[in-house]
Amino acid sequence: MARDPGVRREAILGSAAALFANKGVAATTVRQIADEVGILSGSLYHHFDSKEGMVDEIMSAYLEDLQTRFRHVLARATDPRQRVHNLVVASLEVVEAHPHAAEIYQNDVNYLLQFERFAYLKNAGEEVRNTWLQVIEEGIAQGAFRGDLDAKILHRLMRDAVWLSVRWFTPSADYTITHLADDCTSLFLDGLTTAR
Amino acid sequence: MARDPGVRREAILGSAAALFANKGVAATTVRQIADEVGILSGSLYHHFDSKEGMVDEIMSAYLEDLQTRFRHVLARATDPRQRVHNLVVASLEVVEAHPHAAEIYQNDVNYLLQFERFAYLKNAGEEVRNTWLQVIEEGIAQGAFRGDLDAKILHRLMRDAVWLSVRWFTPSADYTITHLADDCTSLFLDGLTTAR
DNA sequence: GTCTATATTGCGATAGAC
DNA sequence: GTCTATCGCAATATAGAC
Repeated sequence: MARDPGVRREAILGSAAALFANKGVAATTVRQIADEVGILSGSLYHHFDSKEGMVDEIMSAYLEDLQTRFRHVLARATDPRQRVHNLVVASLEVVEAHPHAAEIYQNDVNYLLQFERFAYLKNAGEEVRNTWLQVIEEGIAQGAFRGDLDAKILHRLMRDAVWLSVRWFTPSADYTITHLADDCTSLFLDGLTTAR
Repeated sequence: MARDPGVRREAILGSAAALFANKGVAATTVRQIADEVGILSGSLYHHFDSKEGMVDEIMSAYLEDLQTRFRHVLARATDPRQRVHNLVVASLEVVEAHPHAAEIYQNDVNYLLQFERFAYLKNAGEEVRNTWLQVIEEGIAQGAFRGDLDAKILHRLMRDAVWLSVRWFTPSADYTITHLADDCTSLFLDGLTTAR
């Protein structure tokens, strides 16, 4: 604890997160995690109470970051277009900061929600939803966004499109997450069509 | 076999698909499937060679239907806007016809791709991708779609948004999959903004 | 076609030496 | 903090009676 606060813990969590994301939580064994780290499976239980304990830490950190960023977006008042863009940017940034956790959430929410321990995943999902809804409905109310499309539908389409970028997007030097964010916002707000 | 060609098989596959979709393939046990059907787990092996055998049948039927529909869309030549719409409709229809399989694919592709048996999932994914790409690039080439957005990015955003509707959309009398398809197409092509 | 019964393997987790 | 060793259990799958 003195000079090595939790380096080993972090290493374990990193390996575990990668395995959980790639193979699924249920299909990943504690022995595989231990192998990756270079220790024996029993030794993991000095650091964590259980496999689910590892998942818990990974997901908690992810969701706290996510919620913080989403609250900041709501707190900053600007025009509707900019607010949608800020939500897109916040989503992409948190996914970039926690890529494994984001993928675990995408793949394994249903599975994890079977454990009472992970009930908080539901709350986080609802907060994300409410944030999107608020931004969209505000835009409609102000006349900036079309009123003929249901906000609940719109929120799902945009949210999922952005979220799932974790499965395919890897930033490069000439196409960064800023570029992707701009393109997402532009597609959602302006559409694909040229002439009108 | 005479008058009961495969009713029981179908019942088993139905229960299995629902469980796989809700809890994940790896986390679903053959005992749970057997319980659901009202037989003992050993009896399942009279109908299927293994748990993966069941997944295989579920996913094969889904992907064949999907590929057939996507090929039909490509075969029918119309304007780019209509073609994008047709892809959206085809996606939503196949998801409606195989809701469990669609969800299994979303949640468990990575897991399933670990088995050689499921290598065909990769091919199907690529065919879907290529179909979207062809339609989008055609639209750009014809000047109907904006050329400043990369087709590969666009395809992913639209495809994932439509695909993931399987997680939240349940058709009702006054909001059917036709309505959802219209709204998807309208959002993607016209955008959310009112004034320009 | 389903049952009983069980083989076999691999899992999560623990106890205690070092 | 990691190892050795292992417990207890649940998983997939099989064999053979009915």
